[in-house]
Amino acid sequence: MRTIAGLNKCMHFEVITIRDIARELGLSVSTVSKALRDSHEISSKTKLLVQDYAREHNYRPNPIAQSLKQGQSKSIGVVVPAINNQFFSQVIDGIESVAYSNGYNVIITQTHERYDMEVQNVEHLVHRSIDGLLISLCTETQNVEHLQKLHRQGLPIVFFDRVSNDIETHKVIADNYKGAYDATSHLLETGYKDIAHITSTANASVTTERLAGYKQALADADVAVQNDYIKFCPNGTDLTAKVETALDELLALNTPPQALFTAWDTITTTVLALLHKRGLRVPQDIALVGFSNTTLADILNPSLTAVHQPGFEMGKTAIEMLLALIKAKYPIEEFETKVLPTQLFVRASSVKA
Amino acid sequence: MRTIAGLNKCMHFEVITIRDIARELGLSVSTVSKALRDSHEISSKTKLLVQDYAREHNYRPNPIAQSLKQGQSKSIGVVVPAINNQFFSQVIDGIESVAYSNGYNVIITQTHERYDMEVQNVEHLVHRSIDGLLISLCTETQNVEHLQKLHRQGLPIVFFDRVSNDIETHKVIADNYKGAYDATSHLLETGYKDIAHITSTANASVTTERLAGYKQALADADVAVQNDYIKFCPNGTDLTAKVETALDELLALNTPPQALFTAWDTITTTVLALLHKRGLRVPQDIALVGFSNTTLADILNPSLTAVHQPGFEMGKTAIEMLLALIKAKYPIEEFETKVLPTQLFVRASSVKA
DNA sequence: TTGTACGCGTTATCAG
DNA sequence: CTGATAACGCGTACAA
Repeated sequence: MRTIAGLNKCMHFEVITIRDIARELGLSVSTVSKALRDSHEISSKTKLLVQDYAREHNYRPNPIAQSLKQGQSKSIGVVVPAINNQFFSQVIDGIESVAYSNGYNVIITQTHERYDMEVQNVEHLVHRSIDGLLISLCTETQNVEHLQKLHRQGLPIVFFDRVSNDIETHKVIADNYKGAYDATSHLLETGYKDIAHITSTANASVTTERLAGYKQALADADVAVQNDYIKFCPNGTDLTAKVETALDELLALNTPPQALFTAWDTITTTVLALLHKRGLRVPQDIALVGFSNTTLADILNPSLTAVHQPGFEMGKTAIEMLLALIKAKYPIEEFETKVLPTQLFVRASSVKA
Repeated sequence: MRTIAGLNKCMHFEVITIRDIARELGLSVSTVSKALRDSHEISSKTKLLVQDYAREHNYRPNPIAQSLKQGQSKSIGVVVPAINNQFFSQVIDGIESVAYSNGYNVIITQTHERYDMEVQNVEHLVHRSIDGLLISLCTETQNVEHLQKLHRQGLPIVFFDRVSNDIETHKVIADNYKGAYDATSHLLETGYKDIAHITSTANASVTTERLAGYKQALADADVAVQNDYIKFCPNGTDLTAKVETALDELLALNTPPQALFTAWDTITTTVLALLHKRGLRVPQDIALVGFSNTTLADILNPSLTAVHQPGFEMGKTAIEMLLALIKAKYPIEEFETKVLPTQLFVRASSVKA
């Protein structure tokens, strides 16, 4: 009889250990342990006896003791920029779905797009002895030393969405290049040529790939890339202000863009809100296609043609890869980067007026 | 030298235990342990020796071993309806801020407004031996037996926002009554009399309190309460459809409301989106005041007068209460329900056209 | 001031 | 088939 963590020591409570069962049934601890684990070297009647007793008194093996013994915590750490972001929420849902069914615990932390928070969170998680790490880098992150050290030490790490090229491990990303290519092509096909590109920080894998897709689509349509049509608005607390400035600058150009391609979820939402605030209608006044997983933005502007990232799928894939790494006894030599397809939801109303 | 959880067993890695230090320094384990804990019964030079060595080799006490020894996991469970909800995100931020600085870990789980998920999550968390539980009930929850059992057993529980009257423990809520009263009064003072009330499930503490505030405000202004102005749209996956129906019904009334008071964050957002979709302008076509912590809704419709709940504060308060419960050795007799003030953000444009 | 011995709850090994 | 023993890493009476 023990007092489990979190249960007031002073209260009598039937939290029983394997020892209690042994004593009560006149068996040895190891016999009980084996019986509970359904070992072949235990007679079926003893098993039944033990298992029945355990069920009666709803015995629960102490996970902490198990962890100590087995050298693993059965919990994995997740680091995301922000949980109040539909995309990351979806990823987390995906992670949870697989984790729980595999007996794993998920510890979620947020960086709020701050590098120092990222370092601190990773530190904290590792200190808490997680079995593996799932991480999407924050926009501020320039180098990944804090992760390289751990990776060299053998901590299983899987990157998702915002990945690093400086660490060789499993990664899951969306097909950013194609997503951006499709979005831009759609605008071009609809008849727009002056298409601005609003994106986040320049030094993110996601940005690079989407920018490339945008440029290639223009090139394939023989439209010249105009550098003053490309605006970088790094995610963060002051995103709205940055986007506002970007819009001002774009609209003040000699040939202001007739269409916008917003390359990040948060930016799409912000742009949508700001256009609405300024009384600019989409697509009558200005066309808009953007990456977005935000249902609200969707409901809000049924004319938004959106590039949708497979959040749930990404979460599932990421943790599946991680669990594979964890189960692998020897260091993996070959790492994989899975690319999941994006989906372009075209709305009729995004056709040129 | 041990291989820590999550680090590949096969890789040599300098994760050292208290034992390694002892061996290396020619001391006993307990001396090292005491030295690290800065015990007074250890000479300062030995302490320094040990502590230096520990720092050099960046020794980390194994939290799992500590947990097992001390009978507490230093982690607390959080159950929320959904993390992709600005309000709950803010609460979580508040929780994290206090938890981390107190050496506690936070395990977040979501119910997605489903009762069975709530039961399962709580089960899972307790099984993971958390030291305490922070929970906001989901809309489906009618009875709280799953929590009562644990509470009787002495598990420290603190409710926030969506609380239960059937369990005596610490609780933190917003001043729902006053928030609703203020919102309704604002509309009345602005000149509206026909004010509809769209809210979530009837059997939630939050709903009851806000409904009471709404009714009292009407009563104080000598306006009769009209039951067909009150619509219940329980949160869930099909919320949008329910709200759509509610709006249809309201607008089809003989005297359709000129103003709406939406009593839940999600409902405010949904209504806003649906009005926008229907081309109804706020407040020119219909006035709207609602509970909302959603920045997007805010940016999106600068004319939205919103009742803001103190999410961050609520999270902080909740976990502070929980930590107090955890630290208390003996069962608490007196429980407290903290009520945090809401704030009404009035926008000039919400004045009657 | 330092070291020894034990216990937390579980599992694995080996002996009976 | 069952049971004793050791071990996971740490902390703490108690003994030296």
